[in-house]
Amino acid sequence: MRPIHHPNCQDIALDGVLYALGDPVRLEIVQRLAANDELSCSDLDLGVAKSTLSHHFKILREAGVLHCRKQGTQHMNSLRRDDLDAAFPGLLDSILKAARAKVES
Amino acid sequence: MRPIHHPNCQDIALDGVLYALGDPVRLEIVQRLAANDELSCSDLDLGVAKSTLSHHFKILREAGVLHCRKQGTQHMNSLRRDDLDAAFPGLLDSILKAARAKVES
DNA sequence: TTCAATTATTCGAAAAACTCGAACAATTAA
DNA sequence: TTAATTGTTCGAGTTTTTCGAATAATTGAA
Repeated sequence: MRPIHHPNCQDIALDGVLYALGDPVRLEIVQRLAANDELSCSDLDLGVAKSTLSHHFKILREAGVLHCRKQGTQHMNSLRRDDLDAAFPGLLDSILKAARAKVES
Repeated sequence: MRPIHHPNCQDIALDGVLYALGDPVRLEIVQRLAANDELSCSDLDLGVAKSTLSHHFKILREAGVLHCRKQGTQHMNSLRRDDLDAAFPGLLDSILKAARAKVES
């Protein structure tokens, strides 16, 4: 199996992050990661095919939004909070806050 | 000519805003609007066909990111700062700040 | 008024991206 | 070794993006 690619901190692009988050399924994934530290694909049931979910994780990973580590047959995903905060201070928080606000309204 | 549609404040969706901003051309448009109050399509030369630029403005407008008013043959576009701030406090500022930071680095 | 110039949208086709189910690969446990 | 679990990859169909050409709306000049 080919190694999993993650961009370096300095290669995280704003375009890519916003693009990655500009999809309802991926935004939901990020919200759940914000509340759960680590999640595998199988922890999520978002109403899309597993191949599609795999694609969404790939987009998020390659944008630098999340980190993936293999543990047995599972792929454990976590938010790259520190890296995102370093690259774009306050951005992730304001997005998560906005996402929470919408749910409440 | 059919009237130009703008979503109401309460219909501005986070998904849609992030999707709209998750494109390099559209992000550039928003950055320029942040610095210029009002701009028409012809004020911008972003290296894409004018029909494509028109499409990008439509995406931004329908996401609630900008407002468009007709003035003669021109369409003057402006950021919906107040509406965005009301819907998602701090979001636009953190995105604009992140965009500026990237340029400087 | 009529004609041309300006500005932007719409249309149709080609290219790119997304989604799905099926097939495949990697790991673990029996 | 075999089966079960977890994800990725592949191929096809659908949707979105992009472009140039054609169209529409407005203004100004003749």
